[in-house]
Amino acid sequence: MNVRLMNSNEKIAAVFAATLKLIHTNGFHGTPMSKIAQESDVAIGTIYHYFPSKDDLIFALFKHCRSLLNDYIFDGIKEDFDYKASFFHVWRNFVKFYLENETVFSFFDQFFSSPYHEKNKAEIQEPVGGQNKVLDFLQEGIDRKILKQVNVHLLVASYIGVALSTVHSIKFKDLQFSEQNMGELMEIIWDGAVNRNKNN
Amino acid sequence: MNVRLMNSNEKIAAVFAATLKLIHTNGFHGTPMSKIAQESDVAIGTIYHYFPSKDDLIFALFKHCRSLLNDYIFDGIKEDFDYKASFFHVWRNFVKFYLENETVFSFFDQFFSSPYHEKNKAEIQEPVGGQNKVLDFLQEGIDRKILKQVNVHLLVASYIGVALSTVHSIKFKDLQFSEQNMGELMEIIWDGAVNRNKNN
DNA sequence: TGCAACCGAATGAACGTTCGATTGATGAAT
DNA sequence: ATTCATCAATCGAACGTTCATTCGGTTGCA
Repeated sequence: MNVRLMNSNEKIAAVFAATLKLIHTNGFHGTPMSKIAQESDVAIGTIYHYFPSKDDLIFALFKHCRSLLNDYIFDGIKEDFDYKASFFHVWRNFVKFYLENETVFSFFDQFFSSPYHEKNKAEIQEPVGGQNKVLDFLQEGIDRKILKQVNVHLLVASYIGVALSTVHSIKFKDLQFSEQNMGELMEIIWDGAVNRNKNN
Repeated sequence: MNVRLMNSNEKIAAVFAATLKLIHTNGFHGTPMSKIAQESDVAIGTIYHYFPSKDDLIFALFKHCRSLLNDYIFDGIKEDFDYKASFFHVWRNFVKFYLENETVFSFFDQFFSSPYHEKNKAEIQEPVGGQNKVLDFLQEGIDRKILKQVNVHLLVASYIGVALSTVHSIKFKDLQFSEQNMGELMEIIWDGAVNRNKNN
């Protein structure tokens, strides 16, 4: 009937976009396949052609968003950055990514807090989006004696934890994304993470 | 028919307990009223006698858990604690509470990441369970020049954010709840929060 | 006797998924 | 160059299930 307006990739992209949008506004709950089909202009049957089940769709969407995040946060690091500059750069990108992609933030937030996530844990491998590269990066800081000589997971928890709660605070209007606030937050994290027995 | 085995309070408590347990294992999704009735041994009709809708039940449960948390984290502060000792004590209690009440942690996690939370934001007032008292406590540290002279919300984000991601890491086996780890985490947070222009 | 507490089968809406039919691109056969 | 066969891509009405909620009736205290 219709001239084909989208190719397969565009259809999948439309489904992803619609799912993110709906989950952001209505939650995991209020996002039935029927509404995804409606919002994306892709027939239900077609969605099931690409994704065997709703769970498969959610899972594929998760992987898609994770690679978006991974690509984003380590982008733009200059060769001449010292460790501290990179430390700031990555953290800032992390916050920026979530602020620029609110729907992805909502999705991750709900995905990781649902028992869903635990069931597919084996397949996910990376605990939280982008954390493995972050983990390696922080481990490097430990090895170079720049950061505190502790279990790297303690530093990951601080680094990521503050970023996530910062995004939450901004989202819920307790905080503004301003240069001053970000600068002060970076100081808080850096002062906490840095090895105080060394000069830096 | 049955001799009454529970009074009203016990029934409500049983419903709360069942709901927490089910949400913890099956998520918001897989927790229908029918299963709550089954698990709690309270008839569906009776649940609806006390809570007009499922949303009302969830909301009441949230308020209940929030006051549990509030009562817990500031408990046991001795008069002779200095600010730093209290800072550690409250943070530690925060983590301990969530570790001892895994179902509550799961519930809060899902509650706050669902758009549910946003819809009832006005009624909730306190942004995250127990944060207002935490906020006041951190503000006190700022006023006394012990903590960095910044917007208190930056410190709240750090304090709470690290605690939450720590619990997550422990829950997902990346981290152990050991004295050493908690001590090192406290050092990270304290070094980050403290006013470096003063002695402490 | 009155009324709140209690019960669970019944209801209707909403959901995930299926399936038989249709379309359009590709390439082999004529 | 045209026909035809094939098959992946597409579609959405229909199906069976599950859910939140209702309601008419029962129980037991005051």
